[in-house]
Amino acid sequence: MDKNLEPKTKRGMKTKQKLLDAAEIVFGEKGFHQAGIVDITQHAKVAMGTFYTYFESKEAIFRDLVMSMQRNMRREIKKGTIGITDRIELERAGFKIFFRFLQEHKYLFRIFRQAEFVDVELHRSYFETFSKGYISGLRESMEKGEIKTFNPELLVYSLMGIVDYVGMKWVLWEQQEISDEFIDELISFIKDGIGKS
Amino acid sequence: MDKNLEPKTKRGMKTKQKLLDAAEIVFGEKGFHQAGIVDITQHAKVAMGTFYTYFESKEAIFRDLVMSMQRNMRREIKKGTIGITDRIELERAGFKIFFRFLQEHKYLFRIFRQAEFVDVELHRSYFETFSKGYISGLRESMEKGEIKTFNPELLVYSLMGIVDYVGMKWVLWEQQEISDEFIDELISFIKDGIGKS
Amino acid sequence: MDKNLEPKTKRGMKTKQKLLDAAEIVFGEKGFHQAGIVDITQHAKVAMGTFYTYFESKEAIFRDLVMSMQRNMRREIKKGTIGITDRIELERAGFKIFFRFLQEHKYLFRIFRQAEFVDVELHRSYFETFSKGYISGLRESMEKGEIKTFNPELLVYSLMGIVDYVGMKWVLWEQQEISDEFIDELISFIKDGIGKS
Amino acid sequence: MDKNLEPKTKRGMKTKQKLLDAAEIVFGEKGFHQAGIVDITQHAKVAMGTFYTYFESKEAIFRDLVMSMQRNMRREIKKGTIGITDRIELERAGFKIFFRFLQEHKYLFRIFRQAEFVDVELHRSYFETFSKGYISGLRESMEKGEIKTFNPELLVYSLMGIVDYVGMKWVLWEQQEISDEFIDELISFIKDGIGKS
DNA sequence: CATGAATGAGGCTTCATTCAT
DNA sequence: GATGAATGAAGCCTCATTCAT
Repeated sequence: MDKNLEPKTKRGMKTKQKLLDAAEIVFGEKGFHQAGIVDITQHAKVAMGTFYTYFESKEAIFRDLVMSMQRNMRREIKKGTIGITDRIELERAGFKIFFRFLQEHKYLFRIFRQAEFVDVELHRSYFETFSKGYISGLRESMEKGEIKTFNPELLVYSLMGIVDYVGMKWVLWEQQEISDEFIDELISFIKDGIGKS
Repeated sequence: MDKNLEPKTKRGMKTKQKLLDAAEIVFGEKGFHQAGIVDITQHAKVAMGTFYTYFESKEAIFRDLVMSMQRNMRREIKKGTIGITDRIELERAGFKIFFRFLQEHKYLFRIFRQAEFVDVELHRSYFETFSKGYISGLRESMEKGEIKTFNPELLVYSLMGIVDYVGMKWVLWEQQEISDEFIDELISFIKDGIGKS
Repeated sequence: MDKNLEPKTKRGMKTKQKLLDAAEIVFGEKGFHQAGIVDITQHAKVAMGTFYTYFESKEAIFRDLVMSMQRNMRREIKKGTIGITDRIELERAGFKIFFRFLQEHKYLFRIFRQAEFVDVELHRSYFETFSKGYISGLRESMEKGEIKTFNPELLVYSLMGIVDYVGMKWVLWEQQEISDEFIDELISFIKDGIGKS
Repeated sequence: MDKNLEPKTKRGMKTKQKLLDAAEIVFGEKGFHQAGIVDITQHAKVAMGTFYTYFESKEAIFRDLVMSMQRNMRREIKKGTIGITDRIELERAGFKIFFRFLQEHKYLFRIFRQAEFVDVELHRSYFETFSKGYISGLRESMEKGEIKTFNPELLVYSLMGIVDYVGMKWVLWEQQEISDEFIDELISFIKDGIGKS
């Protein structure tokens, strides 16, 4: 019964993308449960029925959205940190790209946060997947003696918490442009915290 | 025209509290939107209609709950940090009380985070109220030269992010007892980050 | 199982009357279905439970109310038309008393009209009881040759319709004092309609 | 933000009409407050949810119904009295059409009367709108000397009262066919009342 | 592929009535 | 008698999903 919902034509691909873009905004603004399929289709300027041509359910588009945002975000970070080896500089560059991405997708974290109340598995797996690579990177740096030795998992969750909350406050609420200086200040705190004197 | 929903008898007060306690568990376990009024009343072992003797709506009990948890939490922290003057020790003590409180109210953060999708204003005001006192405390410590000079707001949101994420991971997911050593490790990272060398 | 709800003490009688008075206003203002028992008890300044000491149900108090207003109204008319024999003068006097009564009980007809949607039998029987005496009076006048010969039932319903609508418009809506001249104008129309030239 | 509830297809228009027709019967038989949405949809042989595709609420369909019946009724009267100039004949023709319409829409008045307990404004404005044209017609006739000079508003409310009560008694209760002779008798009373000798 | 009407389970809320104090 | 808390059936409405065009 698994209908194939992958669009076969270029027109179909565009429609699907329109729906995903709309979902990002609508879920971000109203929240998953407050958002209706009609909100999404109206925003995407397609008929209600069209939604089910591309997605099996409301949960399905949410999952698709989370995963695609996650993918894009990680791609950006990867792309932007190529060639950097110093740990602190890696963090700095990562943070900068991160916040740049966030400015364009200001609902990113709000959507991720929702996952906790939509699909617990998705939510946890997002964090665990993401943290895994991060942790091993940090562990390596610790082994190389670049940074102090800590419980790396504790460190990663702390860093993720920082980014989430800072993003919430300054990008989502204050709608501020995040300057490089701002990130530098944040990094200086982290640097002292984890770096070797 | 808002009917008076304050209980007038001792029996009424007990029932209202039963409902609040039930709501904490039910909202924490199922999430605000998945939770039904019946879930709450069944858990509290009262009839469905009784709910509306004390609360105007599902939103109303949620707000009441958030605000009362917030009040209790702050009371605990205040009580437990009396007499401590050293900033780092203040943070350490605060963190310990915090996490102890969290263990007893496992769903505390889960409920706070939900507020974002139930009542945006409540959510924001919760953070802004909480951070206000925190910020002025930190600013004082900076002025006294106890800790480095940072943007104190940035610091507070970072710390709140850390606590939230660490709580989510270890209290909610791992269901671990948070040991004093664990907190000490967390504090050591923060100490290096903010403390003077 | 017919509990005896008749008050036995003077205090009880007063409470029951307070409830009836409150019901007249509340049913009149909000309508039977919009009105709640609490509206009535609050208006009467008694506790909710007290209501059921005197009335079996919401329908019951409504019926009591309709019947008692009806009784009072007819008593007034009877009292005020004693000794009048001329048909037209009888109508004139009746109308005057009627509208005087209406000024003091401006929701009278609104309450009677509601009966149609609360208790059809009550509603019909009210009209049929009331019209019966009226009809026989008119028939007599016709036989005596005082007024033209008409279908007396048709006449009575017409007259009741007039009183109801005029009362609705000028007493209830316009909240006007009904002057004797006003009634005289109305009667002059009726007189020409039914009287002999 | 009010969603567009106007049907966009022919099928939609038919469904909406089915609902209105059903509502006329159901509201007429059970009364607004006793009638449930399910009663209406079952009668219309559509699913419950369909109701909300076309109407915002129970109140909304009631209002729609009242206004559409009113419109139709006035259209009929207008159509049927074209070319008649004599006032009494105008009234006679009007009454005949009126009662004919009433026979086909037995619940017409029952529904109009309910408006008082559903939407007071609607009720009042219905009468005021209707009476306005009627009044100016009568005033003209008075000026032309066709009928006696009265307070025309008083006259109109009297006439409306007559029609309402007579309709209630003979059409709704007795379920009688209203004969032309019956109307003639009614008119003869009115004629003597308002006509010049 | 696209459209929008139709469906009905599910949930919140009201409120007449009962009951314990 | 009086009080007000407790009860739960009933009803309105929402909205994700399906279906006919």
